[in-house]
Amino acid sequence: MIYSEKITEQELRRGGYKLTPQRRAIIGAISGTQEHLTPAAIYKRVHRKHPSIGLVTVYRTIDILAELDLICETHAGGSCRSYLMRRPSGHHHHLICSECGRVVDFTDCGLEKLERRLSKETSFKINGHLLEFIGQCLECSRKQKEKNS
Amino acid sequence: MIYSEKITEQELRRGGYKLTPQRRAIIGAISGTQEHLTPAAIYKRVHRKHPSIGLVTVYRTIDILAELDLICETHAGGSCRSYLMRRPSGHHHHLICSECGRVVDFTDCGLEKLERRLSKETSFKINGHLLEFIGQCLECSRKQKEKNS
DNA sequence: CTGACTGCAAATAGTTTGCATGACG
DNA sequence: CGTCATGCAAACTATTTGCAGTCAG
Repeated sequence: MIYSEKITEQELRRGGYKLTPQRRAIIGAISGTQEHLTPAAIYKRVHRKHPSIGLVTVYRTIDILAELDLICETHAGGSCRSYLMRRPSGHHHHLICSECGRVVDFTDCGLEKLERRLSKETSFKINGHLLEFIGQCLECSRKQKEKNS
Repeated sequence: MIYSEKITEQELRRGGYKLTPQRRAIIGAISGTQEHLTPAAIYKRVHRKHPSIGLVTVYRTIDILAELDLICETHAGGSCRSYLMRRPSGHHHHLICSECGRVVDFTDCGLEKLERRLSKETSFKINGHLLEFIGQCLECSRKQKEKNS
């Protein structure tokens, strides 16, 4: 079991939710990959090992995990309901491979200065930002090159 | 007629599409606000003045405008199918008011350095980024203060 | 004129809800 | 044991598609 999986289960209980085998399985499925997964993709993964778990439970569990901030969404990857296990670090952003969906985190976005400037210029009270980079990971850009040659 | 509206209509024709009254109306509706609009919201606006225009046409027109890059999506504002007229400037980002949906553009995000660093560190070939700031505009943050006092 | 465009209705996809049963704590 | 969670089916929302009539160029 990887770090974030254990933490996630603890947090779930701390949030007042029960730790059922279904929820374990769903957390496991999300933790078990570096990719971002849509509800349907999570269901598919969970379903392989536990055919009795329904899509509805996946949706409900996602809602809870999102509410507790234990998963985070990605937007750049096409679907707007794609989720990742939240990494133990706090503020962070994603670098997403458009081919395989793999996600790499990074924390230091250095946007504070820009944020202050924008706030001053526009009189907006800025609460946060959404930042994602999109590209191809080494493996996928290699594969692409082979295909084109 | 505002600048972007005229340009948009020209580009539509340049793209090989016909300029119908329905498309004009839809372009007008999106141009006529600083907010980002969902398909349903666009439909509602269009429908007030032109009750005969159907939701389907709104969807189809959005698809075309998006294909030609004449509108852009926002993500931070809740729905992932919210659109804005594309401003004449090229590369740009949005600062979105979470209360009223108003959008302000800015162009210089200064992310090139971060992009290069990430690319080096992760071996990703980076193609682009998604950046949005979320906050409250002056007007809305004033309103909020009044309510709380 | 003619192919592209529109509106309608129907199909499809994605997500949520109500309810009886089951199981965590 | 009580309550919260699950699975099913059905409801609902959002989006897409097929088709016959219409219109911009």
